[in-house]
Amino acid sequence: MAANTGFFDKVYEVARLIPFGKVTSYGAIAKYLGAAGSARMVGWAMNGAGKHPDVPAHRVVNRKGLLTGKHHFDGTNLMQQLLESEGIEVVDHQIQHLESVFWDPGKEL
DNA sequence: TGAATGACTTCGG
DNA sequence: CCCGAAGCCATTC
Repeated sequence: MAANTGFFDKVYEVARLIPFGKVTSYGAIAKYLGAAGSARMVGWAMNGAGKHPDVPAHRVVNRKGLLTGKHHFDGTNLMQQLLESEGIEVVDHQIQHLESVFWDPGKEL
C-alpha cells in the first residue's frame, strides 16, 4: 500500500491552492507537478482526497469543464451544488463560461 | 512480474 | 465540436 508516494500530497497541495470560484483540469495539475501525462493519476489521487477535507476535488474537472468526478461524490448533484455555491455556473454537470473560471496552476504559479 | 483499471488527454476522421 | 481509438502512468490484484 504505497498510499503516500508524495504524488498524492502534491495533488492535494495544488488543489488547495485553487482560488474560490475557480476550477482547473487534471492535466493542468499533472503538468504543474511535472507529471504531465499522468492526468489519470491526478484523478486517482483525488480518489483519496476524501481523506483530505481541505482538498476541493469538486474544483477539479476534466479539460472540457465536465464534472467527470461527480460520480465519486456522495450524492449525484453534490459536486454541482458546491460549484454553484462558489458562483460557478454548472449545467448538466458541465461548467459554463469555463474560460472565465478556469485556473491554471502552471500559469498562475 | 504481469495484467487490469481509471475522477484524463490527445490525435485522426 | 462530436466520436472512436490509442497513449500514458501510477496503483492494485
